[in-house]
Order: sequence, then structure tokens, then C-alpha cells
Amino acid sequence: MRVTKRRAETRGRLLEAAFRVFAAKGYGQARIDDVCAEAGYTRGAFYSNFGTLDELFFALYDERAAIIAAQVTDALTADRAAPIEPSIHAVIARTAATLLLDRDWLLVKTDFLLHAARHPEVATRLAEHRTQLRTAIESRLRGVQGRLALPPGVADVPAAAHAVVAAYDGVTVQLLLDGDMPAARAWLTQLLTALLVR
Amino acid sequence: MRVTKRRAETRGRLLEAAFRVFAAKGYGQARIDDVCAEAGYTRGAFYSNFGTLDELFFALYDERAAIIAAQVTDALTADRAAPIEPSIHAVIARTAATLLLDRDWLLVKTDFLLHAARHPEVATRLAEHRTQLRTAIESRLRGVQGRLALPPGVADVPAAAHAVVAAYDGVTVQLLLDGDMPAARAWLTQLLTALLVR
DNA sequence: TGTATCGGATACATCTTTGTATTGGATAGG
DNA sequence: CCTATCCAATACAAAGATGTATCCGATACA
Repeated sequence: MRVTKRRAETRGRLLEAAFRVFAAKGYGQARIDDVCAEAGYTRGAFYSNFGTLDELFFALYDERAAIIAAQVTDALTADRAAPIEPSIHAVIARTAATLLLDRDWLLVKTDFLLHAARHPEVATRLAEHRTQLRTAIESRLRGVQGRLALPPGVADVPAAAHAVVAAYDGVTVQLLLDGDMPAARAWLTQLLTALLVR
Repeated sequence: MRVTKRRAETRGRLLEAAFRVFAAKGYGQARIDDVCAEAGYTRGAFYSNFGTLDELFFALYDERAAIIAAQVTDALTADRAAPIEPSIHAVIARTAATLLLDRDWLLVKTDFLLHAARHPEVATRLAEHRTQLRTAIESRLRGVQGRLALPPGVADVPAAAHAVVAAYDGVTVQLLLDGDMPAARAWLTQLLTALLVR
């Protein structure tokens, strides 16, 4: 492999463009040409970098999922070394704010979820990402475990983390429908409060 | 309009077939011909009954959503006239069992959700269906309101019904991923317990 | 039973989308 | 600066999907 700079550039542009196209039209309605046009290339660039649209979709998901996972882990770990241990409420607020950032990502992620639901081998990828998130949440919850008063139905910290993810998914649906991000954050905060403090 | 029996029959078969095809392949990958083949017709039958695949998709969603709404309303209302007032736990169990019935429906519904998320005018339809469900749940909750001990974050009965829907949506995602219906029901029961009894 | 109308099948024209083979300009290395 | 290699553009072929126009068998009604 000799030339690699221009190649990486186009590949990157194609991925960015694909994200926008998938978010706007959905994976099912997105055509290879749509992505290329959005990126300012012709189909030649595409076929030089990817084999199929599926391949690009997977690459895109992996890339973004990794970024998100890192962001969440980072945000939830950051304040642990803070001078005073934060209140449960602060942790909840931060979690809600970190999880709900970008509606476009939720759109693409949901498309990918449906893909995974129909193809078990794809589901693995998605499950891994969810495990990463859950782990980050778990370790954060342990940080305030002392003040945690879990309600009946939520047995321990792993269950609590699982519940946080479920609430996140539930609020996601509402957000996808009405597009009201502030309301979604507020609502997620309320749900997390209900699920984590008795 | 003279002939209507055969027509209704074909239309019905096409809708049933479409449900199976959409569940299996997703709306984005479903072709008009797939639906016709599945139903045992050629495309002539389709174009005689529908204008576009979208039209069929909407008709399908409306039909099924109405059935589901009726089922849920029915199941949640049924035991109100029972000799003794049921325990909260019984209501929760029944709610969980009623909401989580058919994975295929969840697949189609999620596809429709994405459609709605991208087309505000479509979102209205979906919002109406959700309101129906929430109303049914609300009125059921009022039936056991006396024994209800809502946790902080869940202010009143409407909020509680809203929370039930959110939990339902959250568990749906997990169910779509792993396909484990019994686990999903159990998990939803736990979440509802956490959300409804302090 | 006859007949007018209906509904689905068939055939065809068209548009869309994909994939590949080839070309020419760009780029890194000598 | 020259050249070998790479990469995206272009052109072309083929498959896929849609929509319409037409035909024929089925069905309701007299």
C-alpha cells in the first residue's frame, strides 16, 4: 500500500455523508448514489472503498458506537475524582445529559437495531456496544452506591444499570416521535430518579 | 360498487402477507412483488387494491394498531368488575403480559416509528395510537390508585401511565435484540414494579 | 341463464439501481 | 523531474422494480 492519505480522506467523507443520508432517509431508502452525491463524489469512489452499502453501514455503526461509548464512559468517569462525592441527583442529571445528545444518532441506531433484530450475527455487534454502555453506567453507580436506595424490582447495581438503559431506550422512542430534546432529558431524569432512589 | 366479496378477501390476504413480509425483511427491503408472491397473487391484485406500498403500510399499521389497542383496553378493563379488587401486582403482571405479545408486531411497529420520526404527518397517527394505550393504562391505574405508592419522579397517574409506556418501549428494544419473550415479560414486570410501587 | 361489470393476470415500456471495466488525472517515491 | 502506482470518474451492461394498458375469467344481478 503506497498512497493512503487521499484514500483515508474520501473514506472519511463517505462515512460522514452516509451518516447524514441514513439519518435523513433511513437505511432502507438510502441509495449508494445518495451517499456519493452527499459526499461530493461519484460511485467510483464508493466502490473503491466499500463493497456494499451494508459494509459501509456496519463500518459507520462501529465507528460512531465507539465514539459514543468513549464519550459516555468519559463523562461518567470524569467527576469521580472531584473534590466532593457528587449527589445521586447530580449523577442522574449528568447521565441523562450524556446519553441524550444527538437525535440523528438515535435514528441511525434504531435503524441498526432493526437490522440486528433480523440478523442474529449483526445483533452481536450491537449487544457489545450496549454492554460497554452498561458497564460504564454500572461503575458510575458503584461510585454512589452508598446513597443508592434501589426500589423493589431493581435488585442490585447491575440490574440498576440495566434499568437505566431500558429507560434510555424508552425515552428514545418518545424523542424520535416528538423531537423535543429538552423534554426528553427532563423525562429521562424523572424516570431515572424513580428507578434509582426509593 | 357491485362486487365486493372477492375484493375484500384479496385485500385482506395482501395485508396479512404484507405483515409477514415487513416483519421478515423490514419495510425498506420489502418489494411490492414480495408481498404479492407471499399472498399468492401477482402485482395486478396489488395495484387494483392499493396505490403505493406506503399506502398499504399505513393501512396495515392502522388495522393492527386498532386491534392491539382494543386488546389492551379489553384486557385491562376486564377484571375491573371482578369480585375482589385485584392487587397491584396482579395488575402489573397482566399489563406486562398484555403489552408483550408478538415480536413480529414490535418489528413492524418499530419500522413504522422510524417512518414517523422522519415524517411529522405520519407521527400523528402513531401518537394517537400511543394515546389510546396510555389512556387505557391510566384508567386501569386509577382502579388501584388507592394502593398505588408512586415513587419520586412519577408525580401522578398520567405520569405513571407515561412511565409504563416508556418501560414498555425500553423492554421492546431488548426483546428485539435477544428475542427472549419470557425474559422480556419478567423484566418489564420488574420495571413496572419499580416504577409504580415505592 | 344471460350479461354487464369487476378484479386479477399478463405483457410491455420505463425508470432506477447496481456492478464492472476502463480511463485519465493525481500522488508518492526515486 | 520522472515514473510507477493508485484512486476516483466515466461509460456501459445487466438486473431490479415500478406503473400502465389490456385481456380474460369470475361474479353479482336481472
